[in-house]
Amino acid sequence: MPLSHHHPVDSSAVLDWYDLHARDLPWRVSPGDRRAGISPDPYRVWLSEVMLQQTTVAAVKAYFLRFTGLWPTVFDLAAAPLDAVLREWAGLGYYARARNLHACAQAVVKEHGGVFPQSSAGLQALPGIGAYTSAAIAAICFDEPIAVLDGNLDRVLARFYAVPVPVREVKDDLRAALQASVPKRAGDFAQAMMDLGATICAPRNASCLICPLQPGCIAAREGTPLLYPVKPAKAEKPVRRGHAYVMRDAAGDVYLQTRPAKGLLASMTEVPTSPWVAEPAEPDFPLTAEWRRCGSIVHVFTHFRLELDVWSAVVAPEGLEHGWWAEPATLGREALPTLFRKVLAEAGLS
DNA sequence: AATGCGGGGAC
DNA sequence: GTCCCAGCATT
Repeated sequence: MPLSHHHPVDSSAVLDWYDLHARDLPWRVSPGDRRAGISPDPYRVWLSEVMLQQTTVAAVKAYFLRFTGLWPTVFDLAAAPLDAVLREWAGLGYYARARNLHACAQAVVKEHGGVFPQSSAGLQALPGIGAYTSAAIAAICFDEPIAVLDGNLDRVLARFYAVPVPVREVKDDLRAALQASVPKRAGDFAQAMMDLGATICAPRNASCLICPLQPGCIAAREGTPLLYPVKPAKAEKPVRRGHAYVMRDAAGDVYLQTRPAKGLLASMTEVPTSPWVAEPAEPDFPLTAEWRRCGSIVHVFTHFRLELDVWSAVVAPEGLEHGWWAEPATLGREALPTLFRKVLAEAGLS
């Protein structure tokens, strides 16, 4: 029983609600300005959408303002060194996004004269732009009438249609149902639905009494919105353990190096560590020195939990080939993921 | 269709 | 502690 055969979303009610209650966001053109003919800057919309992939609005705001201050146009970003982009991205997570962001900016400049493609299909051919992001940019910037389906919409539609199975099993049906609901103001509709999902139809709180979609919502009628979306069984998160080695020279500088170009935290900055393994193992110090155990830190990744013992020592700077020595005062400008900022903090730095 | 890939805000 | 967030690339 395809959901596309069900009733569409009442886009007029959603847009009326959005005209009154749209969130004020740094990358957004308000519905009033949009009606007055002001269009969003595709560069800023693209940058915000990439940052917002699996990342909350609250976490993105400061990064967005920092990036647009440093690089106001796609030309500026394309001309920036990749390592500068990685430094600024440090702490935001999913670092492949930063590499794809830089590659995308260069592709837009070199292959499109600095002008973003104006269709979702054209946008999706660019690095780091997938089904969601291409649709979002095309709708928001160019009012392309396309379904913009993100995690918020998965939840809103799962409730609206009372979908009894995990969303991934009916994704195409949800997209078709949403596609049939897209009005002329496609960009405002997309943003309205996401605002609604972020405020009224939230994961752990559904304010059905003030929801513009309430009249057609099956879960609201049943009084059971929080039963949806149905969650697939989640796998247990394994633990890995290891040791981190904070080396300082006689001047107090810290030894840093670059992680491999592929895999977890690719190309980011780190301090040396042991392998991360399931069973506890003795430290394999990179140099002979008087090592002192500072403590331990815990960091949770998407697919495992990491526990590192943190060691520090003053060493003679010899036999270390790949890295560099950084003054503690400059650590804030290194491309250090949060994991290694925790390690350095445990060693009394930063 | 599954999996790898971060970090933090909100509860 | 748990949940999940304006997902994408790869296999």
